[in-house]
Amino acid sequence: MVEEENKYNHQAIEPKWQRRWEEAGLYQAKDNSLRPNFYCLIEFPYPSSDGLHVGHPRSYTALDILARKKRMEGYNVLFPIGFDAFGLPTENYAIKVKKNPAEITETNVDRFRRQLKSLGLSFDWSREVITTDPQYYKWTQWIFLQLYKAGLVYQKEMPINWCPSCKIGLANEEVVGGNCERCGTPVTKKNLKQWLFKITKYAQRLIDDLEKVDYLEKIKTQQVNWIGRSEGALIKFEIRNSKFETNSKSEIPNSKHYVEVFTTRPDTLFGATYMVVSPEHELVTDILGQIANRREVEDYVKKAKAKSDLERTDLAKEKTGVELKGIKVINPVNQKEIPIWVADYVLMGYGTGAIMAVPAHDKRDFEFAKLKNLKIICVVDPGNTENINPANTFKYPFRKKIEKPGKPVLYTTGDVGYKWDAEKIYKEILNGETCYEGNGIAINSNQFNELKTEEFKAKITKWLEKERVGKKAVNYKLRDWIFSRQHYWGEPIPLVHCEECKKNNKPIVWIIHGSPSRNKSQDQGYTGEENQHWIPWLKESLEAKGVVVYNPRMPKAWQPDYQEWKKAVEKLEINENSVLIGHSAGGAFLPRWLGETKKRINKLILVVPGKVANEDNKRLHHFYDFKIDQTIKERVNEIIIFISDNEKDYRKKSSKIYSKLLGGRLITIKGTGHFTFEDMKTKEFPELLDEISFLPVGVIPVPEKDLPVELPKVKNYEPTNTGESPLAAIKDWVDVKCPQCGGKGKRETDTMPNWAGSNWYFIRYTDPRNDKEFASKKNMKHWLPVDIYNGGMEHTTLHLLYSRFWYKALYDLKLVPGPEPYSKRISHGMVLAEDGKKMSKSLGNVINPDEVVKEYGADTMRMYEMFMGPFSEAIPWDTKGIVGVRRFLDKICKLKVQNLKLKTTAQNSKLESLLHKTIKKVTEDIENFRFNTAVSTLMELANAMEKQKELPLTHYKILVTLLSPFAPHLSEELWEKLGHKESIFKEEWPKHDPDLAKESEVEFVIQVNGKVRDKMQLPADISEEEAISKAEQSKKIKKHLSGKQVVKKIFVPGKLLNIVIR
RNA sequence: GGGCGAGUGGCGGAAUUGGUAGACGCGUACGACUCAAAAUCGUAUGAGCGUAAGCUCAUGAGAGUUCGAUUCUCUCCUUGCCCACCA
Repeated sequence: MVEEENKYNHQAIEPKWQRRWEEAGLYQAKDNSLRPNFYCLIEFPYPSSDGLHVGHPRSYTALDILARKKRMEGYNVLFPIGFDAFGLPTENYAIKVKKNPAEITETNVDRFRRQLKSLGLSFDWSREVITTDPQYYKWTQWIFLQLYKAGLVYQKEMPINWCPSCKIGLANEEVVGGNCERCGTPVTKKNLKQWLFKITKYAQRLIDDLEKVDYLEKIKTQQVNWIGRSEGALIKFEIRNSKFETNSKSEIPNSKHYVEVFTTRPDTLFGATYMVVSPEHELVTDILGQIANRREVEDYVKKAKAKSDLERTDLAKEKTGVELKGIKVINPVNQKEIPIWVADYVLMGYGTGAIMAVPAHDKRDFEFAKLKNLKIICVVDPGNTENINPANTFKYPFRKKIEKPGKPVLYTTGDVGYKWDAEKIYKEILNGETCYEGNGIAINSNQFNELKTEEFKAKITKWLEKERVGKKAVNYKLRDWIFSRQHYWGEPIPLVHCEECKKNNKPIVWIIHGSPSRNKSQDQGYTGEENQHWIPWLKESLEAKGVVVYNPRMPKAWQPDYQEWKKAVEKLEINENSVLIGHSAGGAFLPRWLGETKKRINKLILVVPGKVANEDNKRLHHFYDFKIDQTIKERVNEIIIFISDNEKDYRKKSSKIYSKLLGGRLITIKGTGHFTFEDMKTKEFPELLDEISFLPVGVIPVPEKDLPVELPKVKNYEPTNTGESPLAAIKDWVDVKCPQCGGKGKRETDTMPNWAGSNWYFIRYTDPRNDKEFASKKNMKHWLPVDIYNGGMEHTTLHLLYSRFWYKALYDLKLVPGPEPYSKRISHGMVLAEDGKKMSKSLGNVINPDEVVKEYGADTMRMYEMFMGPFSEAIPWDTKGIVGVRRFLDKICKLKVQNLKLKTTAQNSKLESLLHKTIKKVTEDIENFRFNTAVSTLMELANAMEKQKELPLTHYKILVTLLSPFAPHLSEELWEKLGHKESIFKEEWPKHDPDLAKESEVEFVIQVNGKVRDKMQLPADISEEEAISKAEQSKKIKKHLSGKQVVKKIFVPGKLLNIVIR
């Protein structure tokens, strides 16, 4: 039995404490506590049928250690857990074994729960959420509807991966090397209507707000790069039909007589020798009748469209393309005619889908120009040969690198044996024989010659704007988020399609402006001449999109009268999808009118709203006593108020009042006064246009009271052979009464991606059982934002970005307390298999955590996973290495049995000092996620204690306390054995004494010319003079100094002395 | 091809406002205990030369800055992750 005492008997101890902790509710967070809060979050797991992976406990233990320490430091800690259970693997498994995914999920979650509990993690299980629970996804659907009503969701035809043999749509991960994962058939594309989220609208804020949060730098850069902001210019190239020698608009259908390109290098405009449009570009179809080689082009486009993205990428080496013969475009800067090509190396998804090709200064254009024998004009002189970096140049067709040890790196071209020679390359660049992508000095650019690249960019952008052929523009790589999934096992999208409502739901915009016309006789709905106001521009832009626009002339513009104005709008068409814009007095009129008439509309946009006329007071300037019916908030999906920053104060004030009373979003435009009577220079108002959007026509949200829209229980989960979701086949479920008109409606059958549930689960944790709201304002305010969030790097660009996006959108709707969900984000490294590869069933290298726990115990497993290496890096598993930490835990037990003769006090300054240094180091290491060194520090302390003949009880207790977050079961057991009635986790975290933690003596190093020649024990605070004199006494040093001249001495206090000799 | 990381003994790793390279652990060797083994404990353990004191070389490669570089700069190599003809 004594033997037993010596060792950590984990099989007896661990389950016992897990039970006791649960019974005591030791880890439950309090929603109303006077202690400071700490919200500590891990990414909730996907309960796969493989069970827990050894990678899970690594990050969970890490945050568990932090959570336990924080509790001991007096924090009220929220450390929740749940399951992200929707998704493809479960669905596919369900199909395979012919079971309901819900059943499978339940089994898997049970297993995960048991496995997680066996690790002794201090989760607050009372707050567990599962995304597949209808009581949870009710709120996922509810949030979707809020964002839908805010105009952030739209529908678009998008290609999906399609297996022509299985006749099903495939997720990206089901496409392996361009082939279907199941049957190996090459995957093609199929166009389907998909729901998309307008994440691009938030692109800038998603970049800017990274300043507000503490994420690992690499996470920030990855997000910034993913969003991919680039500054440049949009430039219009006029189309000319060379056959007819004309540029008249009528030659081109759709009145489109120019092609717009985006470029980050407007300074190379003079070098644009041809243009390329992507095969999907609308120009290609618009202009087909005009071109000479119609059949060839049609053929090419057809082929290019059939290619999957992967193919288009794989074929990158051989560029292809076809010229659009018979038409040309005009380079706006020099009126030169240039040819226009269609080629699939240009993608529709980025920029405008068309580029100006500058072969002298872009590798891809250069390659293409060489292939098709197109003109190359150099417009950037590198300046001098030193600027020529091989990385910035491109020799056609190949560039090989030759490296010999001790020699500079050589570059060769083809088989010629050409050597890297800056002079020669310089000449080639100027002759257009080599492509140069760097910056430099402008040549061949007329009035812009001699300008440096950056200056050129600024100047030409201004010139383009002045000439109305282009403008400064910002472009993002980020694309809108495709939200639809054609699968069963996801949250149903809570929408109903209704044919009847479609008819009554067309997009209508009212523009109501009350200000008087300068010319009183003019019959127009805005002030001033046509070319002096943004309203005509807005009207034209909207009408071009097929929107019905009403811009009535309001009677008595000088003295607006509510009753007369009411009459003026009486007959205008309006519906629930309408956007109403009120400017100035019109902005005051609309809220009152909407209040009285009780109309439902989509959006209300007020542009510097004035004060409304009431019956007693008819002078516009005195209308302070306006009335606003606040109930309109409930009947309008979104309310926006525009104001400019140099508006007069009283207007600013009134705008703010509107914003506050109506709950509207206030947008301030900087710069010129867009809207004032005096300064009507604004002829275009794109910020306003951006805010005008319509709900999809004929698509009705499911009313909140009818949520959740539950997944029907059916026998067959197989995808349909039309590409639709399996739900489409369930007629009883699809057919539903239209919630708006009561007529025949059909449910949306697409489901949400599993990012949906995981986008907001951390909000639900704050109030997981609330059945009135997705979470109460009070609890959200209490806990959010999350103090620390840990997860894998693979989620940086998807989950993390999506959930920041939703949170911001919810913030704009005033539904969450701040603009950012997570204050701090860190990430863990993967646990690899023993062979250094990813663990996978097929490789047979998977480690089962259950077996590790059974053999070595949870505490050992926890300690090992912390000790194996730096937390943020990928580390291979090493079963042999586990015994080291196991021995360490046994040693801790043994210390109690053997050395604890336990004098309660003892004078041992060395141990004392080490103890306090350990407290300091372990505390700091936990805060900074350096768990591996925290563990080794504890080991060092234990090793030192082991050597003591008599170990003071107080010191031993501190060791056990420091150990407790890492090895909670063992520590709790020892704590009880040491006679404590209360849990160790109710103890206070030890604090170090800075004086004791300091070293009094150090091993002082004496160097000669930077090489260590002697070491001596000296006081830590030794002065330079003393150190020098000590050094001079050293025989070893004397030996090295003899016969040499001392040049100087470098003294680093408490560390070393370096004597430099010659 | 682009972006972001990482490269240190036989192995996992430690050490960075530039200051003793290899903490801690694994493994290995020898020893103690044992009839024996396991477990445990002790000693040693980067490489080379040397009986030794000691010296030299070593942090992916090469250069540079510095009294001093694993740490900073440049060029390159290898490797991991994410993305990919991003204009």
